[in-house]
Amino acid sequence: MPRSSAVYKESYNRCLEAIAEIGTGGNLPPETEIAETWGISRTTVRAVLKRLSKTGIIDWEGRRKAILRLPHSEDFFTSEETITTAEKVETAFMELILGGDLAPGTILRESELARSFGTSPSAVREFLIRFSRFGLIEKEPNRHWVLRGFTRSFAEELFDVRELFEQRAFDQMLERGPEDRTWKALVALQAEFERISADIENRYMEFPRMDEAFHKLLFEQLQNRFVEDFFGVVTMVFHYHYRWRKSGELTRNRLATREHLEIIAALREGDRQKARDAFARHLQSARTSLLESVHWEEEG
Amino acid sequence: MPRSSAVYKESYNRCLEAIAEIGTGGNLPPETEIAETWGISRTTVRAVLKRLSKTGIIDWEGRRKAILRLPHSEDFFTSEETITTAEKVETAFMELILGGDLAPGTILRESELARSFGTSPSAVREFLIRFSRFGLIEKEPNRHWVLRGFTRSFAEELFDVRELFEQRAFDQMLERGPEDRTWKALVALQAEFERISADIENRYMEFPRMDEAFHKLLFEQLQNRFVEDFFGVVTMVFHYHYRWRKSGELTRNRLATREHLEIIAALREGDRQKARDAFARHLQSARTSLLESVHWEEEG
DNA sequence: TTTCTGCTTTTATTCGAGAAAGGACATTGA
DNA sequence: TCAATGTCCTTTCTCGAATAAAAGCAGAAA
Repeated sequence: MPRSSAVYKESYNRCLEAIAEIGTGGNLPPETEIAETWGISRTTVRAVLKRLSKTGIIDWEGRRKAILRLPHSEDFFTSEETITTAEKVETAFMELILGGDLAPGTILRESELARSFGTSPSAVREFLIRFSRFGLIEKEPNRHWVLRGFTRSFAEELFDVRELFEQRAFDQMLERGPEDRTWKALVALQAEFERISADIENRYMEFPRMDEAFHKLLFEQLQNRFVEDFFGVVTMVFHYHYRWRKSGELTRNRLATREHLEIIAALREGDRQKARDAFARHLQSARTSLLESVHWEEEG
Repeated sequence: MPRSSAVYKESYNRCLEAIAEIGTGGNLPPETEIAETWGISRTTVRAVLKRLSKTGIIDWEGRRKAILRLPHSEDFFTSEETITTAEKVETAFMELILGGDLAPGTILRESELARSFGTSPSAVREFLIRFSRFGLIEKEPNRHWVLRGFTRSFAEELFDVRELFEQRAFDQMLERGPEDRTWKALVALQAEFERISADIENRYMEFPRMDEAFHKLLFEQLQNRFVEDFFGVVTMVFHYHYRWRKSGELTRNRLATREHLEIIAALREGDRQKARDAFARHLQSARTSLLESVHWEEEG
């Protein structure tokens, strides 16, 4: 089997949506424009148009791409069909290590994973090389991979670096004062946090997204590719954290939302010491929360 | 072509050396022991023994592995034969981007690189995925890789993070006092630095190795896998730095050697403030030195 | 019994092939 | 005249195959 034609199928779906917007009797824009809009090649656009023509949704000849009928739900490719092999491997692997309750030291075999994911060994191999960046797995050359695991030391090391970066970013922002881009951006998040806070019982699930936005701003403050890279690791881990620790979620998110609002309030008042303290408190409670979710104590 | 049998050839060479040590009339240890000593499998050991037997170097039957003659230089595999494809790709790629004087934004094609390296596209692909960790290249999905390049901003961002980590490590060490493992280890490097310093005109080439050892100790102080990972990036860059900036090398290394000795002297005296100042000065001059070696100003 | 060996099975590394997606260029038509 | 199309070639993504290397198991030797 060759590559999955996910780009083609995804583009086809998007095109169907565009057609629904334009409506019957309308005309699709030039190939070049479609390609540019979605960041794909004209080759793929033409493949999509060909199929649209064959299924009788458009009448395509030369520059004429007249819409004959609106698409119905059966015309669309399913979401399973529009994912690439690489995405499939990633999803399957994350499911495995996040839900699998695997002990640190567990041996991961490329061939075994490939069989269970229903992909080729090479696809798994490439994914593992990419994923090794996160420090959760290690390769024994000419042998297998070993899961280092989401252990206490992993969480602590992660948080130590995170704190170092964020603290530095926060201080830099405070030094630059209220005209700083990040300062303003953080303050601008107030409304969203308040909306969540006001109806926390129903909207606590919206917090993780906001938390990520808040901290992303800080990581970007330093304008450093290594810092931003590291934010990718943090994001991955917190995604896991939020996803697998459902008990007490409301309480935790309520606390964290309040902490964010306190930081923002201090910034609005222009009280730097207060802001610094509030931020330090927030990092501390985030650390505690993360460490509580660790279920493996020691490295394998 | 399958895998390169580099392990086999490398092991064969090592076995020849061991045979020369033992001498004619001696006997090689059990397969298990040989395998364990070099961290390879018994399968490979047996392949090596088979060849040793066929070339008449040993008489092998069951447990008897009697040495018949000493190996001569023609018996050894050449160093070209004992490297894996992965190593070959790595070397070739580093040569290209370090010596190639490529502008930031240069497009790197897997197939093109594969042709010029004489390996398969997959080998190149895997290497690039691994190498992308260093922040010097980026992938445009379904397209090519783009060289971000060794630019001023790359060097500055690298050094900012390095400084953050090393400064923290140094402070932690100072807090813990003269009994700290790193403190003692740094002081222990004095003799080596003095030996270089005493004959700097002839031994300045030995400095990079010592510099790396010095800073490695600091990076390890924090006992953090993310920090240690980052040290890998720093090492790679400084390897480049030392390798391609030959002019003024003596002057730079003389200065840096002196700086290291100043830090160590302050530690021996137990004067923390002096040590902190000396260390800050050293980082500053290292930064200047690195930035001077950047030949590309802007990102592409 | 405990090593160590001989043989067999499984896994990792590397390559090459085939289809999808990208890109270049000549040609068409408003 | 120039944007848009038709055509063709190149590159990437994914798989499968072949051999090196690892790993397991039964039996022989000490």
